[in-house]
Amino acid sequence: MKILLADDHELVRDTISAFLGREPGMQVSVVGDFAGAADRMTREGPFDLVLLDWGMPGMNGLESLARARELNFGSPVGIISGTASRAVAEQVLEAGAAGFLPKSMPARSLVHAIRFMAAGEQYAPISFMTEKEEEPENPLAARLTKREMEVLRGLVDGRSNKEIGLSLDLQEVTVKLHVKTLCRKLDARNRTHAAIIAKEQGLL
Amino acid sequence: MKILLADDHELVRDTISAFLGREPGMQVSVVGDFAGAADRMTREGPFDLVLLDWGMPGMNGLESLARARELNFGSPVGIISGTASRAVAEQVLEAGAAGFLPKSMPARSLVHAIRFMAAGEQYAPISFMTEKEEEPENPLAARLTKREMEVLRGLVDGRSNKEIGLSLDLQEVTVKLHVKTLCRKLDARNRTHAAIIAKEQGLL
DNA sequence: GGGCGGTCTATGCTTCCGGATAGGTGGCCT
DNA sequence: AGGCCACCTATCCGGAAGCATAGACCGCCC
Repeated sequence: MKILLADDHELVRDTISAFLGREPGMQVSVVGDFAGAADRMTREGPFDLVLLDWGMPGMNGLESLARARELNFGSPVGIISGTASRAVAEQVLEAGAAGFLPKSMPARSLVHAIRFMAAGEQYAPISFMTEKEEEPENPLAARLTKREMEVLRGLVDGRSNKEIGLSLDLQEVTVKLHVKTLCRKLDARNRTHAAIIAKEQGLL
Repeated sequence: MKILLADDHELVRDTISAFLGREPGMQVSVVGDFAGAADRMTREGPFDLVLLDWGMPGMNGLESLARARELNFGSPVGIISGTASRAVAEQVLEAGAAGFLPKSMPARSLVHAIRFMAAGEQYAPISFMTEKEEEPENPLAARLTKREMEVLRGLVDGRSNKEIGLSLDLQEVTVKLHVKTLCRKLDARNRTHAAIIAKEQGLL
C-alpha cells in the first residue's frame, strides 16, 4: 500500500511515517508542502492514499484538495490537521476528502483509519465530530457566572469599575466584588492580569 | 533515561514516543496537558528531561515553564512547538528552558537534541534560530522606545509599577511616566487597556 | 553651540483599586 | 424549613494608579 504524507512539520511527518512503516505492506513517502506533494503524485502516482496537512505551505483549502484528487487520479485524498475545527472537517468531507484526521486522535486509530480510507471509505473520528458539537466552551469559562463574564468583558475593554457599573446598572462596590472574584478564579494578581489571561484563554 | 512528553496532539505524542522508544535506554511517558504533566512530575519525578508543548491546554507561557522546572527539581525542561516564533524560542531559552524544539525539525535530530538536553546543555536548532531573522515588524512597535517596550512587558504580566521598577532598576515614578506615555501612544485609556492592545497587536 | 528626544527623578495631589468585613435578597435543591 | 449560591450593597482603609509640573542628564544631529 503506497501512502503519501504531506506535512510541513518534519518532526511530525518523520515520526508518523516511522510509525506507519512498521505496519506490514505500508510504504510511506513524505513531503513538506503542497508543491512537493503535487510533484510526487505526478511522478509516482497514483498513491493508495494521500494525506495532506490543512495548514501546510501551498495548501489552499478546498481548492488544493480538489487539485490533489485530480493528480491522484481519483484515489483517496485525506486531510490531516492539528488546529482545524469541526466545521472544517465537515467541509472537507463534503468536498470529497477520503477523511479528516485531527492530530488529537490516538496513533493506534491511525492505522485503521488509513486502511479504511485506502479501501475507499470515508473516515472521521466520531469523538472529534461529536464532542465539539456544542462545546467550544472553555473549561475556565464554566467556572465563571454570567455577571462575572459581563464584568470581565468590561475589564478587557479597559474600563474602570465605575464605568462598568454604569453600563451594567451596578454599584461600583459590586463591580469590585466581581473583579476580586474574577482575580481569584482566574488566578490573576490584578485586573490587568485577569484581562490578559481572559484574552489568552479566549474567554470572550 | 526517563523522559516526559506533554503534547495535546495525541497522534503526535504517540508517534514521537514510539519513535523515541526504539532508542535503547529511553523510557518515554506521555500526557496531554500541563496539569497531567505536573501530576506526573510530582508523583514520578524528577525526569531526566521534560518536554512541554507551548500551546497545550493549561500551558501558560513562561509561568508554566518556571513551575515545571520547580516540579522537576531543576532537571531539564524543554519547550516544543509547532507554531511559535523565533522570538518565543529566545524568550524560553532566556528563561532557562533546556531547549526549544520546533516541530519542523527532523526526527533524526530529535534524539541527539534530547540526549544533549538531558545532559544539561541548552539546545536549539541553528537553522530555526537564524532563518527567521526576517521579522514582520509591527508598525506600532516602531513607535515605542526600548524602555517603553520593557515596561509594556511588565504591564502584560500584570505587575505593579513598583514591581516593574524593581525588575528594571527604576523608580516607581519613572515607571508611571512610561505607562502614561504608553497609554498615549497606544491610544489606551489605562494600563489594562494598554496591555490588552499590546496583546491584540502581538507587540511582544 | 543649541536644539531635541529619550531617559530618569522629584513633589504633590486626586482618584481608583484591592481587600476586609458585614450584611441583605432571591432562587434552587433536599 | 434550612442550606447553598449567585447576586447585590455598604463602609472603611491602605496602597496603587493616574496626572501635572518641574528639573536634570545624556547622546545625537543640524
